[in-house]
Amino acid sequence: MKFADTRVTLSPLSLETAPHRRQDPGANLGTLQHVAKDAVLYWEGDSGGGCLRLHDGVLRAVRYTDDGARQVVGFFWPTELLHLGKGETYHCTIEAVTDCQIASLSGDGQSDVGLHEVLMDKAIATLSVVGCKSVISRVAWFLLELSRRENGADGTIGFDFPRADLADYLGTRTETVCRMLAQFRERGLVEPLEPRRLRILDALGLAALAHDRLVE
Amino acid sequence: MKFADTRVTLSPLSLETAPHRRQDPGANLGTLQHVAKDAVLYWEGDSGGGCLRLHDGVLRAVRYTDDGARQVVGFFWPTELLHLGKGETYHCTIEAVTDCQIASLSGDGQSDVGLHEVLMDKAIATLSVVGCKSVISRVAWFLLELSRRENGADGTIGFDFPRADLADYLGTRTETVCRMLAQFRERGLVEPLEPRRLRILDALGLAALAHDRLVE
DNA sequence: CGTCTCCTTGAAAGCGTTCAATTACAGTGG
DNA sequence: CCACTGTAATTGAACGCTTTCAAGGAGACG
Repeated sequence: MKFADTRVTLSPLSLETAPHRRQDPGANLGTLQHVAKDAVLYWEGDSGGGCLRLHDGVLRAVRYTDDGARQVVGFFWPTELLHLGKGETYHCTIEAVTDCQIASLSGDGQSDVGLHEVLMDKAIATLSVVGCKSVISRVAWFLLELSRRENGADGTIGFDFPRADLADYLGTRTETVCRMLAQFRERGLVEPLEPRRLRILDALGLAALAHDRLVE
Repeated sequence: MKFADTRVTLSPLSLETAPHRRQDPGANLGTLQHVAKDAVLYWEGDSGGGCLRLHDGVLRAVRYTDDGARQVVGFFWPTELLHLGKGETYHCTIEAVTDCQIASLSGDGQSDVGLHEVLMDKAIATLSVVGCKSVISRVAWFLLELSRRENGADGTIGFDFPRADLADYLGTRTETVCRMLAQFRERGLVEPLEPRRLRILDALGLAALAHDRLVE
């Protein structure tokens, strides 16, 4: 029971399932490490540095407000880097959405794009979505985001995280996400396969919705 | 008429009122420059670098979406620095909300916090606000933000920008901002002085509202 | 004094939330 | 193998907030 109520601060339990917590990343160069679902890699306020490379799984960058609300700032997908200079501090908590495989890279990687820049981009992208009006356009936008990431697959897209993550990310509630997905299904835009997997049937229709140009 | 419709891309006119546009900041070390209201300092995609210091006025960092919507990512207040390394690119358009006095600092200022980090912080802060539910709590939060910035004054706070900026920043509409301010007045939380200046009478009451703990 | 912009207020409609109940599914132990 | 249990996902119905469209005021400036 990691997230009894997703709008409540993280339970202490998750601490014990966080193998990376306060370890020296330099100690294990290049070796793949397994990080359990819901584990915390870094807490907001932790200091760097080092460079992690996400091989498999999904991470989320989140910010908890004092009154327990959670805001998902963005997700990290396989092949993405988390590179923070020594002495710099994390401005978000980094958690594993799913079980992950992560490598600690050795070189300080001066050539890499820094985590600050990456996070800023993700935050602004999220902001542009959450800032726009209708929830339906946000969900449509997110499905298209996912589909761009799953190119080469069998045309289906899978999201390995619960509806609550999606809701916190898009600034809405789980029930509303369900309703939007159901609406897409009724309109013939998507074909649900499993609860966390679907096939996009009409990408253009979704794109139209994503831009708030409602198509009746 | 710079912003006939605030949800439309910037008119070309603003280009001509942007003295800093594509200038070499190193050319004028430390000298104060005047930047006109609604001028654009940098466009999204421009490359740095240099370091600006805002002496007077307010700047906004904005992102325009392809369908003309605008998202205000954050504001810059006097004494804040905009420092971007050479070769790095701006991820937001930086515009003057009011007439501004700005200095171009010489040293590359390695000790300064980079613009990426500053913008990330602002973006996440904005996201945390826009991501939470009620508009009334966002407006309350923003007034408290402003009041923390105007310490030492006569207890009044002024915002030199139109309601439209506030609305785009908080993810709502100008009419709603008006209604929220009117509500604050009716509840005795604030005392309006001018359209863009007011006095906070009950900071604790505002804080309660900002946390969505409604007080009847 | 007209015009323009900004701000304010009204009324109605729409959309998303909220609360509640139901279903589905995986894990566990009998 | 099957109930039991807890979590995740879905659907329904009513409420309430915010938007939308519209009109009216308040200054600034020519």
